[in-house]
Amino acid sequence: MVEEELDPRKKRILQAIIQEHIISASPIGSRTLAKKYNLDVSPATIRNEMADLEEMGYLEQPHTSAGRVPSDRGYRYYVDQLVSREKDEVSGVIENIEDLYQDLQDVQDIISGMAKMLSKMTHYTAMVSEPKSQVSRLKKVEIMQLADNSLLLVLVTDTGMVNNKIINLAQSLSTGKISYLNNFLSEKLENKLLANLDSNYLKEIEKELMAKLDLSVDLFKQFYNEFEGAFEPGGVKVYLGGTSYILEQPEFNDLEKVKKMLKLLDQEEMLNKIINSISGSDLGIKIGQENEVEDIKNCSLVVATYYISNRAVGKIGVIGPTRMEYPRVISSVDVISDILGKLISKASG
Amino acid sequence: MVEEELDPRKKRILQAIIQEHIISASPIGSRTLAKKYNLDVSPATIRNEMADLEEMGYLEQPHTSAGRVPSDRGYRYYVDQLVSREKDEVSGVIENIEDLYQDLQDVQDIISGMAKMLSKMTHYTAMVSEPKSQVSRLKKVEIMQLADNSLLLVLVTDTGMVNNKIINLAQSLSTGKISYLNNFLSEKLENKLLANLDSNYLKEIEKELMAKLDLSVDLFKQFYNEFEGAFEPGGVKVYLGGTSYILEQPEFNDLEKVKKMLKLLDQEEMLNKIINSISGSDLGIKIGQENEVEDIKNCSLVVATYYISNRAVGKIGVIGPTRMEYPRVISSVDVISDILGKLISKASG
DNA sequence: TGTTAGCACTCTCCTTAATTGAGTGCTAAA
DNA sequence: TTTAGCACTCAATTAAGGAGAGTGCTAACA
Repeated sequence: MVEEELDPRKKRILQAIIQEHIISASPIGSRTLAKKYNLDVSPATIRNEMADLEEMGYLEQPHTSAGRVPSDRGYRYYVDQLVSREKDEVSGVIENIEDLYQDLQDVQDIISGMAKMLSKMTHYTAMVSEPKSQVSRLKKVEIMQLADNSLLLVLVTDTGMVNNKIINLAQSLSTGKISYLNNFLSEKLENKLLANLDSNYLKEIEKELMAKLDLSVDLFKQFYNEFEGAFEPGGVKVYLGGTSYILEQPEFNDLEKVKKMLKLLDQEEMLNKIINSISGSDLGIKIGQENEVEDIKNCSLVVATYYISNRAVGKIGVIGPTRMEYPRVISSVDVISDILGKLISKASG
Repeated sequence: MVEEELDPRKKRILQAIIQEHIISASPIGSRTLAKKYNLDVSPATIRNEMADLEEMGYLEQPHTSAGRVPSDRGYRYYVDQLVSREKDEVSGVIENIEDLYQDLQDVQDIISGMAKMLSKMTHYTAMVSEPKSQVSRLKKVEIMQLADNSLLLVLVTDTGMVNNKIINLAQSLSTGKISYLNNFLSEKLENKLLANLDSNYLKEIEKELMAKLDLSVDLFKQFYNEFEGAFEPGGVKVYLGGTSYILEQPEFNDLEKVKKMLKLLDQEEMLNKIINSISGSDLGIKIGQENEVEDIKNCSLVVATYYISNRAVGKIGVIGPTRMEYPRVISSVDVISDILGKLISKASG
């Protein structure tokens, strides 16, 4: 679908309709448009233009005698051509936010804090995915003894994610063996990219370890499972903020729709799929039908990638109705993704 | 309010009305009652009895020409006198559940798993509070070095809660000092009741430590804050399961009500207040107006206490409309609270 | 005295019809 | 190319008219 160039008046009218619709959530007629925006033409002229825009696919008419509503394509044009992507709008508050969350040390706290913040700023539901383990390095691995036959395995990545598992053993382990194990694991695992710590590598280590240390096969298998499970490649945790904001949108006046949406937001795999459906680029937008997930084909998604020491580690974004306040949302997501990266970098040293 | 003794027929009628209302969610008339339940009396008689029951406060009439609906007091009588508290109903699945969740090691996973399970069983929203720190003992405290000037503080309680904090220091700490610190903290803190590790005690330790070790005041202050913050006495985390189930209840057909409810469930302090409003006893029920929190005065709460090695450490319960399937909910909560305690006990060794 | 049949009455809910009003498309004139 | 005028359309709101479920009361009955 090639983006045609619209003549200036059509642009102005399209923009006005979208802006007005974003505010009012209802179809926009030629009269209202002529009155509220100084377009210097009569309603009749606007009607003709609107008919053209509809034919081109930028507008839709709910029924014959209603005003026009932007189509997904209309929003797309709006977002691509008519919205300036300046951070000005919200930049005033940036320093404030950064200061406010300065003392949050826990990566999880930071993430959920930013999710809440973003949802508060935009009044839509926000979602943030945890830093991906695949691009993280294992900074620290340590086992400590809790009781005779229970250990605690602690894993820390350089993105600040701390993971711990209690391991209950069938046999007990001497202090010496534990300390040997710690040294061994440190040497073998620390500072490695987690992506490289795959089954093959772990199997190798297992062999080596078995040769040197008199451990039961079971024990290592348990470790092995814990370790594999600790950072699962498929599903990263996704944090939500402001779930109840969807209820404020008139497009969710229907209980059935709300139910569907809330069910969706309850499923972590879905959230993963959704937030990762926006690939590569720093800030991506999916509008309505552009979404692959069936249940959000009447929603729009604005998602940015956030970085920790120049690695793209996670996504942060907003989901709302296609009739979304794109300019405000875009700059908010942009700004908050920056801050999120900075805060985590700072916290994880 | 003294519980009067109702004559058998009134009991039967009250029970029938409540049961029918729980199914149909609408006012129950004398005719339906006579038809569906073999009461061996005519609708007219039932009408007289219903008028009596209304006068006594067990029933209410939405409007003159409608059937009767149970009042909070009616439900209270029902729960106290007419529901047998056998675990039979669901006991069939117990072993299954226990087995199913056998391999969950993480206390958090167990808790959220049980919240989901309970909500699935009852079709209402479930809530579970984390094990209280106040009655837990600190099993393990350890500091490990992550980088030059960042440490990881790990705290483990005997209820299986693992808490970790990354601490970024202004100065760096030698390995020797860290190991000294570890020994010192182990000795001073481990196996102590967390309730006893209050500000006073921590201040004392601070003094002692300062005397022995050449550390900056700042450093200990940081520790101190982390430590105090790690287990906060006021607000324990509350896990939710099946939030979207409230949408299936006809009493939440009103969007405003749904919004209020969801906003409520978003606030952790509120959840704390709610779940802890049911005191002491093993299984407590609050019906409608009995609740203190304003926004849930049209809801009922069924909450049980769960135990880890005979200490009451947390609560698990269900929130739904006053028109709740009490018998099923009561036994479900009962059973799941048992299992929850067992699973955590097992996992935390 | 408790139970029941009969009946008038009440109130909600649903359906149908009428009205309103915003908005369009078309035509013809400027 | 733009605009005024006008007939037409369709959703949304309001009004009115049953239909139905249920009650309370009265009077008869066992």
